[in-house]
Amino acid sequence: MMQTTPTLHSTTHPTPVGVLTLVASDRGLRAVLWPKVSPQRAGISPRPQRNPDHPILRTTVQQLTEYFAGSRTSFDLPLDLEGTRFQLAAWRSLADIPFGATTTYGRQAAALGIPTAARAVGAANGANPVCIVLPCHRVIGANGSLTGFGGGLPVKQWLLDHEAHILST
Amino acid sequence: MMQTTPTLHSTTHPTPVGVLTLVASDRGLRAVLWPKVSPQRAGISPRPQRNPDHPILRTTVQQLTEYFAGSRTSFDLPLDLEGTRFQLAAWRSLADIPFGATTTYGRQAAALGIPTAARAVGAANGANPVCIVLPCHRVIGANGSLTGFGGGLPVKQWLLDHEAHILST
DNA sequence: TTCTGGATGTCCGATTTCCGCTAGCCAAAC
DNA sequence: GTTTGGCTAGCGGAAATCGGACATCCAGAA
Repeated sequence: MMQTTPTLHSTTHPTPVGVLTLVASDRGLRAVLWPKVSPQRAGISPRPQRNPDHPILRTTVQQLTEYFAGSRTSFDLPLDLEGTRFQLAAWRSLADIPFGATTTYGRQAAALGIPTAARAVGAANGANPVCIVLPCHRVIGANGSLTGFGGGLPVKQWLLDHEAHILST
Repeated sequence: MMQTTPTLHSTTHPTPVGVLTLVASDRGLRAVLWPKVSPQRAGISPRPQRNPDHPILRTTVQQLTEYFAGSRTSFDLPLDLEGTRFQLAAWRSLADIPFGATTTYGRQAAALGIPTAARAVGAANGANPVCIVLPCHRVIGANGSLTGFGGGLPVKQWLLDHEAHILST
């Protein structure tokens, strides 16, 4: 069976946590990448064409702007993710964590029905291609430590502080 | 254990069957290669330095000239061959085939003490790095066909005709 | 308190294994 | 007459396997 390789579009978007790279196919958002992470290094192929006017990218930029301004607490975007069944399930479950809340890798694993797979969930979250939109920053260690984050632990702390601050106003 | 990598010397020599490439270490002749066979492709390393004046190469050129002129029927050269025990045994046994005579892969295998290894002998002869000097062209199929030759079957035929013609004069 | 081990999914690299190919030959089956 | 299979040593590539390392967690032992 032929594998279709759709055209990919990309743009960049400045935020308080750095300049993010956004990638989308015509089916949905493919990636939101941290600064210094190239699409190639994130396993994105084929090479995206710069196209800031693509409707999905425009909508994504709009919603990210609102998120950082504090006027949006959840995203509503079509996603086009590629991963194993386990990864897709883990990523989907991230959307269930409410704005401003946190959970642990173990509880996320339990929510997937595999309570012992906390470590595997950590690895899957580390491979999350759509940061912020799928809020892997809301997953922390069972003892309250931040443990790890693709964008760097200070950014993880900043995002949690931001969400807490918005809720308190 | 350290593996010594001696300096290698090379030159080329025109003959009725094409321009041969000769390679030698200070210990002996390493290779006599057919036209269009690079030392690298023959597994020769390190890369040889062109040095036509090296004593072993000068002697080799001299004896090859005499061979093609018909005044020499056996070679007397120091060899420095690299191969498996089986290959070295197979190559050594080639020197026992008299000028102008032929044998078969099966008989060569029997001479090595492994009568069933005819096919393996064919593979070893195909890897013979010192053509003409070690006369793998004198080994033919049990049914009289030439079967194969690194320098091409016409060259194999030419060498056998040449040796037969010299003997008949 | 501190450390160890076991379970989980994925990826990556290293290692191992296996298969097919050679410049063959012969006997047995069809 | 033709085809098939088994044997041989070596090489190369494919495939399978294995061991770690991770964005973890918890129980149990020292």
